[in-house]
Amino acid sequence: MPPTLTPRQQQILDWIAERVRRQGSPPTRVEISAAFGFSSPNAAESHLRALARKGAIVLDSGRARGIRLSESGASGDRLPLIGRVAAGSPILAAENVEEELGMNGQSFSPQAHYLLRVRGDSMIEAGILDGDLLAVHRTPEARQGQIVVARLGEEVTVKRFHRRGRKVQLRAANPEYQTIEVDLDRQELIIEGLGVGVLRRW
Amino acid sequence: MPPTLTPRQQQILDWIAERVRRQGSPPTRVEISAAFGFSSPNAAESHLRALARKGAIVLDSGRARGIRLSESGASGDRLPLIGRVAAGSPILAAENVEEELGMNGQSFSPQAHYLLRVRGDSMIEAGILDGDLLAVHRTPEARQGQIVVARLGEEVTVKRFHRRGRKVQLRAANPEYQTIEVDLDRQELIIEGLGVGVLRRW
DNA sequence: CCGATTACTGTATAAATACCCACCATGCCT
DNA sequence: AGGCATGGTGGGTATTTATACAGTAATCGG
Repeated sequence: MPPTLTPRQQQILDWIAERVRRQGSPPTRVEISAAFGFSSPNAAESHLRALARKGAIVLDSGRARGIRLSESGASGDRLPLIGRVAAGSPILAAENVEEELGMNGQSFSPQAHYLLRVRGDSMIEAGILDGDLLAVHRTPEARQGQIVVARLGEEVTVKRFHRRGRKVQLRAANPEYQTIEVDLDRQELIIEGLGVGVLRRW
Repeated sequence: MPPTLTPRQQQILDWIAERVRRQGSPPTRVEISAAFGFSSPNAAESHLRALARKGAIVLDSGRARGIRLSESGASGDRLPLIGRVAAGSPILAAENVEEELGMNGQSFSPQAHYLLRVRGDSMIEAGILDGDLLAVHRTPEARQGQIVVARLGEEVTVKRFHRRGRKVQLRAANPEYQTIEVDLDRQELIIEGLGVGVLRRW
């Protein structure tokens, strides 16, 4: 669970959410200050930082009105879209979420928990193109030949999974790419999830 | 009724609406220009003025990202899945709807109105496999090279659209398939819609 | 008593952003 | 032939906005 917000922080978060609902765009620091009577925009700034640190919002740095609500409630019919996964962070960390797509994870089976943007054409023969969104079911279990999201060190990759004893092969679906061999006794391999579908937007 | 928007204006409005829904904040002139390939932010500015003049949006002058959508068009969050299209029936006829998928058409841009199950591998080089679901935006207008849902007589097909004068080519994305040539003076060709994305479920 | 966190005031600045001007080409209406 | 909307390029400027830095004061756990 996220750290609890202070009453003041909750109040500010509520106000921002209300603003977004009513005006369609998030407020600036100056607008927040005006609404709460702060005489310095820095008061708003530090509240925003606190809210971002606690995961209640995401700040897009350098952008005017770059405040996104982390959409804590009302999930179920929205899937987070994961773009680039920052080194060392859990996949679903707020910083990795680019946007939320209005679709139900239950449209896939097993259920999709998130969408991952695929980079490169290593899976082209499986009909997965550069930029496609892979629907992922969160599970550490994979069977032969399934498409998995795997983490090797700081890299997150999408490949076909093949296992023989303590050796795992991660195979691309493109003859130009080499199969990655992993010895489980020497390297750590984390299966983040299973590909359960593809979404492409033009 | 507000004055009708030109296709270009509608396209831009759709994109803005989509942006707001997905990112939570409206775009800047520069972002619009980047998305549409304008080399001057003024192109976006004048489109916004046109949209504002026609009442499609409201511009808050002097504010960063001060674009508000007048018409909040709360469309449904379910898309019909069209399987086989019965001869002679309109695509969206109830008899053609296999199921309703819990996803928002606004996840695509322009908006998707329905999903069509693609049969065969004629579009395999565009990454569309047998059984994939094509997200379709309903419109009779297509431009060179776009993927369209076309109706020729009783057949509904998915192909790339190319036009030269009164002749239209419907090209497969698979060398094993022949291009279909249509002379608009001799045969009727109906463009049912535009492919705006792909959904694959494993 | 110390450090950390909260909750602000006040000032400053670089970058993001809205918005102005001049101009061009096309098509449509009268 | 002329006016007007559309759909642009190219460049410029004033304003908005995010965000850094320097403080003050209060609260809380150890």
